[in-house]
Amino acid sequence: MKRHQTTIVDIARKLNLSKSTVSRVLTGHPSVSEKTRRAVMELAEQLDYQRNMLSVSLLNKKSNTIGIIVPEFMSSYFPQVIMGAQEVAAEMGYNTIICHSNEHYETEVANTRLMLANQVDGLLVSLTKETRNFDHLKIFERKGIPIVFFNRVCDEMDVPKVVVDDYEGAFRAVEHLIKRKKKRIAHLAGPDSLLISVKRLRGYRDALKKYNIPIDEELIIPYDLTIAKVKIYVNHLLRLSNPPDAIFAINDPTAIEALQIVKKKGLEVPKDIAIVGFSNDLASGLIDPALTTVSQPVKEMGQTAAQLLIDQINRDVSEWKTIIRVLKTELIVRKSS
Amino acid sequence: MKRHQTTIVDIARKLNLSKSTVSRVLTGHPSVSEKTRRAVMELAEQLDYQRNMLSVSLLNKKSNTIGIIVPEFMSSYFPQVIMGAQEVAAEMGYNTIICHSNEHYETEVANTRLMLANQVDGLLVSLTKETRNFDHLKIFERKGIPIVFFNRVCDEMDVPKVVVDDYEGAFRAVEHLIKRKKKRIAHLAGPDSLLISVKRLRGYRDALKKYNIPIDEELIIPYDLTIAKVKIYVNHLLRLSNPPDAIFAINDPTAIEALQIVKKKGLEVPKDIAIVGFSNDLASGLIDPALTTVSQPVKEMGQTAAQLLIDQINRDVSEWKTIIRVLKTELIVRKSS
DNA sequence: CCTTAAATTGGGAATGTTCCCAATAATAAA
DNA sequence: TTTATTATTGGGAACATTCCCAATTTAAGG
Repeated sequence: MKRHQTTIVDIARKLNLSKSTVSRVLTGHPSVSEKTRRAVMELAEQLDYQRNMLSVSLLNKKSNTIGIIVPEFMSSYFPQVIMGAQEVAAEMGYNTIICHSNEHYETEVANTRLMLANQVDGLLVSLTKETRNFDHLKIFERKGIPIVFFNRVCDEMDVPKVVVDDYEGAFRAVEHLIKRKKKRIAHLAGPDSLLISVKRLRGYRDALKKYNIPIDEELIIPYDLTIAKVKIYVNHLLRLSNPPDAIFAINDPTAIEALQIVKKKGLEVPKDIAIVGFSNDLASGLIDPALTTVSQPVKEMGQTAAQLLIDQINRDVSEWKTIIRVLKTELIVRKSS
Repeated sequence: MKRHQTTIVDIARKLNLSKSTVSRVLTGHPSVSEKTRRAVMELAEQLDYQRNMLSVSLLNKKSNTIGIIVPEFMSSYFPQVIMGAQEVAAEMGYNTIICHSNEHYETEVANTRLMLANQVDGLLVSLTKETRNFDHLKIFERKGIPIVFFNRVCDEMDVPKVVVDDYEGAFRAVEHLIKRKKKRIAHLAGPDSLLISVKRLRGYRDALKKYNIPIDEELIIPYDLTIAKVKIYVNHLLRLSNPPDAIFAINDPTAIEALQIVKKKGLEVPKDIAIVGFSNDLASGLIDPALTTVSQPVKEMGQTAAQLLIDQINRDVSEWKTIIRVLKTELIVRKSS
């Protein structure tokens, strides 16, 4: 009726051929005469023929599509990872369906449903801060659809993961602050549901330990990454009887927010209080003073993740690997410390 | 074989039912006995049954998927638009396939092919700066697949468009600079292939005209939005015998880059040279001095575009509208002017 | 207990492709 | 010219689902 797309049968009918022959031409099969080949090609072009991938996917039981689920979309971090992943995926002939969970567990579950329904051949996931139950992801394992985690990974599933060395990054960041003669270094930490929080916290603790600086639990504040709450915690820290002279933040948005607040209070950065972030977001080089931060190879993370995923897809379930790829971080020292 | 997903037939066989009955249960059709309904539901749950949307889409000739093509993914602008669009789309039961063209015409064409092959029900597009030929998009019109443009729109196609009032935004921005006693206002303009460039330039010109400030063509520099080139142009402007005392930039990334360069030269912003951007990117409030800019309702743009698109999808081709929705901008005055 | 109506179930076509196997047409050899 | 061989083409199943129509079962009414 009205919205009829040209199909292989339309072409076949107009040329008095069978759909088999037309299909052969369009898929580049050799055993077809030059004359009919040309005729089919011409008509296909003329009718704007486009292969219907839905039917191809249905037939092959392979959609050539991978899903990507990320927790948020605001900072420059995940868009960059996605770009990296899409680059590799496209090169290998895969489409991508992208969903963001808005940091909500429920949304994440809904997203995985969508991915299943759309028959993705594999899934790239970075978890929500709320996610503590992984049943919705284990379904993929059971169904033989490979998963690869990146950045926010799941500890209790044996699948490939791509992370940066959060421990070492945090360790170096704090060490750097210590070398800048900071004695009371606070840590605005992430929720302990996230492995990255735990690892960065561990790096923080170990750096202090190494330099024999007493760990003051009062200076460690885990929070749920809701940016608006940073103000409360920074104010709290500054009002302590023995306030910190440095803040190591779990990520750049947190660090940037903290920096703004500290500046507004009239404190001087880094003299009165130094600030260090994590991730090297686009904005961190622009603010004043520029933010010292631990940079991650963001695009590379996406590329590696996609690469690992496609490797799994092309492998038999019985040969699935569980590599954990740890990428290097780099401390970028700027004015804020 | 190995990667077999549970189908409706599997369930039917195990329960000695026909696939019709199972389908009825799963789609919530009323005429089925409570007993079998429960049995089917239970088994479906137990086997992690997931409806195969590929086959449903194929049968209905409707994929419930819309495509989104954006030119880039780096600034916070497009991710935010996408979030807005996805929000509305998800609510109306549509999935999204996102592609970015990397500002390359060729990639944009490839992306449209992908969208066609995947049978999207509609397409949301923001053009590449290179795109001057629209054949790849006109195919959609011919095939009865609605398109909606946003931000970077196409003048020669009669389809719905969502834009902001670029003319007025630019006009107000320049007027603001004039009221700040700036006499020689430069404009780092975009390529004239983009309508937004043309309209913003027109706003710039008209504002100057209104206040009887002579237009110096030397101060108008159209460029291709390659951020690295900003340095060349700013240096050029500053070396003029009669250099500008203000710069109105086509967008925020450009303005931010210009600001950094000007600051590095030791000039004072806004005293020596004021700077105004366009779009209110995330970073613009963070830099020092904070950037005066024209803010756009970014998320709303995505929402509106998705809304218009889905309206078109649900309409007969003969009743397609060609509304142009113009959203309001707002001048946000900060320290840089 | 039989008839009739209603409730529940099954059969099969259709969606657009691909691919195997069989059938036909064209060419070469005898 | 006939047969053998090869080059080209056609037929039909399969993929997972929905939906119409027909068949069967169950319940209700006499």
